Amino acid sequence: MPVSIASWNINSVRFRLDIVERFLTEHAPDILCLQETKVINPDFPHPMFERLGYYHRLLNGQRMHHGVAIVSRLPLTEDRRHDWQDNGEARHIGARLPNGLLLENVYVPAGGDIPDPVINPKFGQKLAFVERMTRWSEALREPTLIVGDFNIAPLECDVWSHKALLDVVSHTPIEVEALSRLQASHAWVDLGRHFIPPPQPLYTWWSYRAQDWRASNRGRRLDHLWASPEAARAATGFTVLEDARSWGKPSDHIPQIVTLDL
DNA sequence: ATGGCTGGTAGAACCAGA
Repeated sequence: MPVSIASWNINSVRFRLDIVERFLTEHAPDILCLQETKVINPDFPHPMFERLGYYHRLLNGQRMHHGVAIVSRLPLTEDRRHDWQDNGEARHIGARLPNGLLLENVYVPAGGDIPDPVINPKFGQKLAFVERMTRWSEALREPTLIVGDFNIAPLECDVWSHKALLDVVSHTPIEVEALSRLQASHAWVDLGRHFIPPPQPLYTWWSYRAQDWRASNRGRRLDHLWASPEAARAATGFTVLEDARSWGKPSDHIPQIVTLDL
């Protein structure tokens, strides 16, 4: 049975409810994983999701910042949360799908401005977060999908300029190496690059600061959908919805969808 | 020309994002 799973850093689910509805109406994924919902659980905007048939929702929100959610047309079990930063922030929620597949939705910390854990503790927390994910990933024994905003663009063709971004948090060698250890720890398949291989440029985030994001095209691929090897063999399609960057009141990230025949 | 913008929250010459 085919299942489609989307991931989107929405930068406030309440402020962008209209474009979430547009996305669900036009693309109808079975499951949508949201990051940066920026809402406490009691204030989550349930009615629109209910109206569109996304009856199953798992929330891990907090005041002001961060926050993740999984909304689904398929039943979800095993509401699980990891605190991979060990500081109480709402950055993960996991579920099991009816076919047994595990789905992990993660929002890796951005890491601040300076790529030095001594001067900038946020950068150290980001690296520690990815290291804790790696310990979890090593022990994992079930087919799993891990999706979300990883806040790391690993490949040269994942950024508009490899040279210009080498010292910019999100593309520094120390982060890329940490992410590559995570990937190796479970032989994760990077589905974006499985379907759109290097050296083709592929971005999922463009800054709000450019006056014309498409013309300047200074993007980065910060958002990822990874599958464990057995789940990756079931992947049949992948969509990167660039146009959503131009929708009304856009997020600075765009949604991606993977289809699996499980 | 990578910080020029953005949302949430307070009521800031704020914080965080990346």
